[in-house]
Amino acid sequence: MARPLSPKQQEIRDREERILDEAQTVLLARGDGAVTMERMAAAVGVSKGTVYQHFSSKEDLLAAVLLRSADIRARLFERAASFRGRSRERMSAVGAAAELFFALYPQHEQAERAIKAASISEKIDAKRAAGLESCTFRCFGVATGIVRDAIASGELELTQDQTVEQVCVGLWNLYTGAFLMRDLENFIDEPIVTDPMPILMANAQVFLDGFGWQPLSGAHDYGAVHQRVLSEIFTDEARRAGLEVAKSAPAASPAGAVRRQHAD
Amino acid sequence: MARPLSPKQQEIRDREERILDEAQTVLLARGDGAVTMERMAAAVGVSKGTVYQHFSSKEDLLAAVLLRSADIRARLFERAASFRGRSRERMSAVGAAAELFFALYPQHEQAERAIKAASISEKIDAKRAAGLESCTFRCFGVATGIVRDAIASGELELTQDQTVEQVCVGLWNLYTGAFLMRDLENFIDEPIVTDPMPILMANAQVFLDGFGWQPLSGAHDYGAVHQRVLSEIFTDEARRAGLEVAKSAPAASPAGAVRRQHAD
DNA sequence: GCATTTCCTGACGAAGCGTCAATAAATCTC
DNA sequence: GAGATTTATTGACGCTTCGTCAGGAAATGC
Repeated sequence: MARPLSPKQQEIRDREERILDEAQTVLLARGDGAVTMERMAAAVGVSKGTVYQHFSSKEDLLAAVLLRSADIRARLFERAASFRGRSRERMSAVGAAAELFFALYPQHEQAERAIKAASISEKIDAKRAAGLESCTFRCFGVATGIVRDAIASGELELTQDQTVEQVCVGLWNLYTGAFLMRDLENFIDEPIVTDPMPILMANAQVFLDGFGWQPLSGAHDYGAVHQRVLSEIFTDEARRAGLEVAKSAPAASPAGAVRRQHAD
Repeated sequence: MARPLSPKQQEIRDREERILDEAQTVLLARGDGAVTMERMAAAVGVSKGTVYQHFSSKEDLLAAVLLRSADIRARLFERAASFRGRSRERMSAVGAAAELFFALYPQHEQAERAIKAASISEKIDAKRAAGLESCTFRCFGVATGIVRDAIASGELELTQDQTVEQVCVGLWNLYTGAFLMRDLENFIDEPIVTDPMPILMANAQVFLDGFGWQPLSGAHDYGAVHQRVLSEIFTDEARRAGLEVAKSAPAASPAGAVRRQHAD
């Protein structure tokens, strides 16, 4: 594994990362139209031809940006699932992971849209395409696993015409729909919702209530679970995302306390 | 209203429609990369410059395609809301409208993605942009109206921290997420779901159950409502969409039409 | 230190967007 | 209905970007 990796090879690797960083930044700041191969080349101090040695096309470059964040998302989901608790708490932990991802990688959806809009998937390296697919499967795998655990433990009972996948697809749709909504807001003057995330979190709980997944949200403080997940599992990410990680002290503290003390 | 409209003006109008038709077709068949101004011009037998008299940019053209279907969607929603019945049945009627739109205008999401990916909204005619916004508001207006009716009639009680908008945003997210999922399926070999629509319909009911919107889906046959809406309100559209419209004979229900006969 | 392989460059062709001066057509005016 | 005026149409042009490739530079192997 620890192959020597000559200086040159190292340089090439680093450069690829730098190209991806730059693409990600530009993508977010100025849209995918501003991500040109020339610009990327200039940004890392090489010529255009060299960029094409890393990525076979612009779509491929964007796919690589996407893959990086898709992998991170899958990891976040996997870590979330390791939360110790009841099945529905674990699913809520995945929701928290989704929230973090939503906050930390705002360019993800943008990249996805850019690729899917333009592309003919032939322009994307097969390995990368497969990697992307696999990331989605990992996310779904985490979710279906939790649902199955829930059924096994008796905390969730599906009716005859409901499936494990249905639960996951519903959550996924809610989530991607909210992701989409945030982006579209940039285009309208009077957004319908200014902050889709808290609504998404609430709606996900409503949805799970609809399946009768125990304990129902009326009987359990999933907000507190969410806070615990952020502070216990995603300490670092939550800080980076600027999300409030309330000290274990649960309710109380209206208004003022929501602002972080600048102590830490 | 019935302005004379000279032959020339009529011709120009017709041409605009024909350009939109062509753009829609090409968009769906070969992606937005294949929608070029030259091609559109050639398709209707004029030169490129003339196309630019109709649409100020390629994005503007795509926005026009989008606006056409967005308006149709808003109309479908509005018609759906006129369904006579209980509040939740009316919301289900809107769901049926969404299903129809989903089936009849598959290019809608594609166009939306293409525009939002590329654009700097400055490239779109202000009137068109406003029109698009208004279509979304009309759809939301229909939905929030029904939710308010539900609350007024006591069939829906929201908790203190739930809002009318939250319900609508949730349904909208589910819906757009499913729309998105269908498109992404084209890019992966082993789609997670092959037919997102029935799942969406089921999940929307689960979601509404989560709010406790009466009557709950376990106590009422919303599948039958759906069928009635299709046959009574959307006869024509349902036929065009190739959806099964069960004959009005309600109880008969051959095969899969109504599953939960025994339950209620 | 030379041979071989691997990497890098930037000019180039192709394609698309959007413009505009020149031209053609439609409409208006008497 | 002929000339004047307005409106519509054209297609070549400038510009940008993609992706390629022959030739030169640098790294690696021996």
